[in-house]
Amino acid sequence: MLDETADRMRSDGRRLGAARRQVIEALSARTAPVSAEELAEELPTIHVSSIYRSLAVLEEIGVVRHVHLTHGAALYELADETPDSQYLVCDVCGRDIAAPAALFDKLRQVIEKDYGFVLQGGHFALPGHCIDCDPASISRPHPHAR
Amino acid sequence: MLDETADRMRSDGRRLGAARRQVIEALSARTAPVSAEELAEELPTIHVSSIYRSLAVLEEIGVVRHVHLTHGAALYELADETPDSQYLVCDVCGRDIAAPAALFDKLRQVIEKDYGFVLQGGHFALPGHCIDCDPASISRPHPHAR
DNA sequence: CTGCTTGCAAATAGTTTGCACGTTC
DNA sequence: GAACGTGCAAACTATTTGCAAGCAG
Repeated sequence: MLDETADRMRSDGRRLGAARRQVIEALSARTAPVSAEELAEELPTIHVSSIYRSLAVLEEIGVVRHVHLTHGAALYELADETPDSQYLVCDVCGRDIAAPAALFDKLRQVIEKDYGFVLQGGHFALPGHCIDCDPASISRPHPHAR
Repeated sequence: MLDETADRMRSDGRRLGAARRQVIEALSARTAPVSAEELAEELPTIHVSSIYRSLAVLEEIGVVRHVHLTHGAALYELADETPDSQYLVCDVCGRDIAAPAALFDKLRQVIEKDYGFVLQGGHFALPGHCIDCDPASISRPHPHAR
C-alpha cells in the first residue's frame, strides 16, 4: 500500500516525505473515517497544515477520499475502504450507517433519464433518523441543520 | 406572511425587530435560496450577525429553512418555498436542479425497511454532473470534493 | 544539489458570541 | 421600563497559503 503509493507518486514527480508516509499509515490503521485534526493529534510531529496538504495530494492520486458526515470537519479514509458506500447519519443519536451505493442504482437511473443528471453519491452523508430515535427530541437545531 | 409570523413570535415571547422583519421581507422577494452574506449586502442597515441570529430563530419556528448546495455558505429560503425539493448540483458547471422529493419515496421505503433508518432528504444537495458536462474536466478538486 | 515537502505563522471563509445599547410590547 | 433584539468587535472552527528551511531522489 505504502510502496505502491510511493511508486505512483515518484513516477508522478512527487516525493514521499514524513507527513505523507505517516498519514497513509495512520489511515491504514483505521476502520472508520478520521478528521484532519484527529490525525494531527495522532501524529504529533506532523503539522496539521501538512496533514491537509498530504491528504490533498493523496486524494488527487486517488489513494484517499473524504466524506462529510456532519457540518463539522471533513472525514478522510483510504479510497479502497468501504468501497462505494453511502453514509446515513442519524440526526438524533449521531449513529452512522454505511449503506452500499448499489441501493441507489434505480434512483440514479431515474434521475439520469428524467433530469439528464448523473448522481455521484457517497460524498455527503444522508441525514435522517433511526426508527427508534424520536426526531422531535432534537433540542437545539441538530448538527445537520446548521 | 410577515403578520402571521409576527403573531407566532409574540405568542412565543419573542419580538419582531428590524432585522427579523427585513430578513423575512428579503426572503419573500426571492425565488432561489440566498446566503446570509448576500442578505447582509441587500440589507445594509442590518448587521450580518443579526442576520444569522434572525435566520436562526426563524428557522427554529419553522418559517425558514436552509440547504447546502456547495461546501461554501449555507443558503436560506422560506420554508414554504419549493416544498420538499431535493437539489442536485453539477460538479462541473455548478448548475442546480430542484427535484421533487417524491423521487426518493421508493428509496426511502427500502432504507426504512432494510436499515431501520428514516431518510430526511433535501438538506444537502446531491452532487453529480449533467450528462453533457464532462466530469474529467474538473481541474482542481471540484467544489463538492472539498 | 535541485526542487518538492514541511513547519510555522498568518490569512481566509463562514459563523457564533459577549457585551452594551436600543427598541418593542 | 423590563426584557428582548441588535450592532460591533472579537472569538471560533475548519482549512488554505506564503515563505523559508528541510529533505528526498
